[in-house]
Amino acid sequence: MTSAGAPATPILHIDMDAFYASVAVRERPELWEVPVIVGGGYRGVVLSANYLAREHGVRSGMPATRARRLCPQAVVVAPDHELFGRVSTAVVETFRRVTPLVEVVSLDEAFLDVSGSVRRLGPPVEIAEQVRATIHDEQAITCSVGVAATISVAKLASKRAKPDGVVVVPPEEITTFLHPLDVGELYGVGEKTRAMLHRLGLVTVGDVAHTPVRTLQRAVGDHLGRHLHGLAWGDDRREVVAGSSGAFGLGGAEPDRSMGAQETFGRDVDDRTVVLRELLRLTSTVTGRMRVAGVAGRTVTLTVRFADFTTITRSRTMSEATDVTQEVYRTATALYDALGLQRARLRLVGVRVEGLAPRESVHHQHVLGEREHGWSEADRAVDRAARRFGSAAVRPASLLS
DNA sequence: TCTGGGGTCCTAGGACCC
DNA sequence: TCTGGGGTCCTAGGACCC
Repeated sequence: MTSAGAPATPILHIDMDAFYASVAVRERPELWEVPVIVGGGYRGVVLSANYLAREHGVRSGMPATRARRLCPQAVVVAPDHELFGRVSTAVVETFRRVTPLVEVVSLDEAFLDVSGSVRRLGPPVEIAEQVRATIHDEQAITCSVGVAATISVAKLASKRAKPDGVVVVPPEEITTFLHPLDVGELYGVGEKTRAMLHRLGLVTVGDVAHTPVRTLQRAVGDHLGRHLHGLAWGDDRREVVAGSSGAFGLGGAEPDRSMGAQETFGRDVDDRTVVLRELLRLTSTVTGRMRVAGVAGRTVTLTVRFADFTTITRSRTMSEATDVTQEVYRTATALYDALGLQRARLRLVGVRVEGLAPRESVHHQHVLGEREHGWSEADRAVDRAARRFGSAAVRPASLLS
């Protein structure tokens, strides 16, 4: 690489190693050489497991019951999201000292475009090692870094680098790197799509690369077919966008399109009163967050998961966007009652508001606005009290037990 | 004691409009 | 009077990611 030109591999994907578990162990040094599982409470799943637990087959996302069967000697730690958030913020600050072009994917993962940093800090691989050393010194946790010309290859490279390493994929080695991988490694290929592709005899990324786009599209849909064929050849033009990206990584630093909350009951519920109380609690959580963000939304979606895990959604779009708890709750209740459930056992309910837009951009009809004015004022009074005394201090009467 | 919670995007059908 | 084509919105479900 010349000092004047842009680096051939300017993108870093930095991924904390077993982030929650590493932070938990850091806080409790006696767990250093013990299998550790974070999360996994009642009816829960594993949020993170350290490498000693992974040796027994424990994986994040796995039902807690299964994890405990696989590794009964593991210590299970409750997650401390506030702590994880603080560590994450500190780590991201370290990234931003390298470059302003930091795209935060989640608490434990980010992309950095270091094109503009090589003159000051050296080639990308050296920047990667500097960042790793800094995080290790300051936070006492390790991370892995993938270095490549594109986002998708950098991400795959960081996975290969785990734990506690760096992998660089130069441009001329991209297909050599990609083609032996299982198709399931590609971004956007989950369990279902992987099984579908395997049934067609497409096992490796190379197989996908050498399949006509039309064939892929018939198998997995127009969009995904085209997307996968591109990725299989390392074709990924997405740039690092400063800010936080959504889970799918396409939005980049854009405001939320929806906000929601859901809850799995401790025990399955068939009592309408209990369900409605939970819907009110979830709704006030969501609308409270909406008001903090200064957004309102038009579509309310109710999610219901039955005891057998089948899940349905029902949605209704209102003529006016709202952030008013009572309006969203009324809509959610109507959707629930329209299901006509008779003693069906529910495992989970959820409420989501979609079609969010900045509140000030939302047109208000005066007649409707006046009718709802009282509720809106009530919400704002609740918000003020919650800020002053904590959210537990103010809640609807029906949530008082 | 099987399977969390926060999201995004895609697909597909029907309604509706031009 | 046998019937097009495109665009947008709404709804429901599904897949995926962290």
